[in-house]
Amino acid sequence: MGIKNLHKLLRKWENVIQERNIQDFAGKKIAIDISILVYQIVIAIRNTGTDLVNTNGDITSHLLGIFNKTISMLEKGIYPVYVFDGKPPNMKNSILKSRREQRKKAKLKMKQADNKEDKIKYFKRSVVVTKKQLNECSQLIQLMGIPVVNAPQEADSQCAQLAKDGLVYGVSTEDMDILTFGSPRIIRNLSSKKKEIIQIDLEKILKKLELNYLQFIDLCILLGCDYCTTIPGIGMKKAYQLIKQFGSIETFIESLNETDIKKEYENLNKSLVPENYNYRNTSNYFQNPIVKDSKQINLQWTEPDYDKILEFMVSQFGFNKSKIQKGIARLRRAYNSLNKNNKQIPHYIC
DNA sequence: GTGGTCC
DNA sequence: TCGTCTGTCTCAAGACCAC
DNA sequence: TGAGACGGACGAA
Repeated sequence: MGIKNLHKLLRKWENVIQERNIQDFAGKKIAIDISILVYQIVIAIRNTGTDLVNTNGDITSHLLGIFNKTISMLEKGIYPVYVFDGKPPNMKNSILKSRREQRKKAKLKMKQADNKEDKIKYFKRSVVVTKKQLNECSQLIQLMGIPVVNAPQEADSQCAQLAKDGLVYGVSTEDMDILTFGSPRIIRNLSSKKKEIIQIDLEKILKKLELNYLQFIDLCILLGCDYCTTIPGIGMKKAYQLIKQFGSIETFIESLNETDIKKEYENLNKSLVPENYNYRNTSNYFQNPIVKDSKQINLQWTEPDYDKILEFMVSQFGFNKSKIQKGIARLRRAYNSLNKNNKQIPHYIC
């Protein structure tokens, strides 16, 4: 879900949101939240109204998608790192619960739908990516020689940590809260063919908006994030204005005790701070999420195990042999080309 | 370039 | 009237290949 | 699921 309206707010400053070409990322290491990617792939394939299913009745859409996508990234010279979710933090419980309910509703509506269009619409909304499917993706990715990081909690914050510690150049995601977690860089629409690729640097945001990192976190909390409720009557304009005026949510709320300011803001917009407004915990979570220490992580891109990929995809999951062989040939070329370039630049910058 | 197909 | 917030609606979300 | 477009609501100037 990310940060509400952050993208919209940032558009008001020039050069904060930068347009990029895919070639700009050649030779760069990019962290990717796998679950978002898999969701996108499975939903897109559901356009036709069905999943890809093998003779055992197992869904295989995710594997085909990850296989193709990984090859195409390597062909473009990108070194992907796939990050898997662990156990979600308690702070996210309410959001996860509402998502589950939404899916349940969608499933029901799908059954009740009386035309094909509605059926597909709700079919897509009721997508669930299972642990088993993610494990299968992990196996395939590792056979392809791509590093995998298993986050203790959220993949988001783990991706941000990898970027913060310089293990990757940036994070490819649509989720703006990667910046709130302190990633120096977000790359949006990296694998989109229709939308422009954009890059947003945290440092540029702080400089242009004249905020420090803690103030930026407070701004994101005011705008609205996954972990905290919002204050009614405060949208993107007032959120930025308040942080500039008071410096922090803390100071703003304390100032509300001073009668003149309290009066001013109550008269202005009737905004009242919610009773259980846990902005402190939220800020703390953005600053110190539970992540794996980068010192324990050794990212290595190794030669794919071509035979095992063939065995995995064809024998185990029933994919068409010649199609997979074609993919493997592309993979081999991409790997060799990356390997060659990599040798020329022994200490290339991530 | 587009629509059908991938399993 | 203007600015701002908010709710509602809509759309599209992969990759390859044959034609 | 999200993000953009759009119109309505509401207070300020």
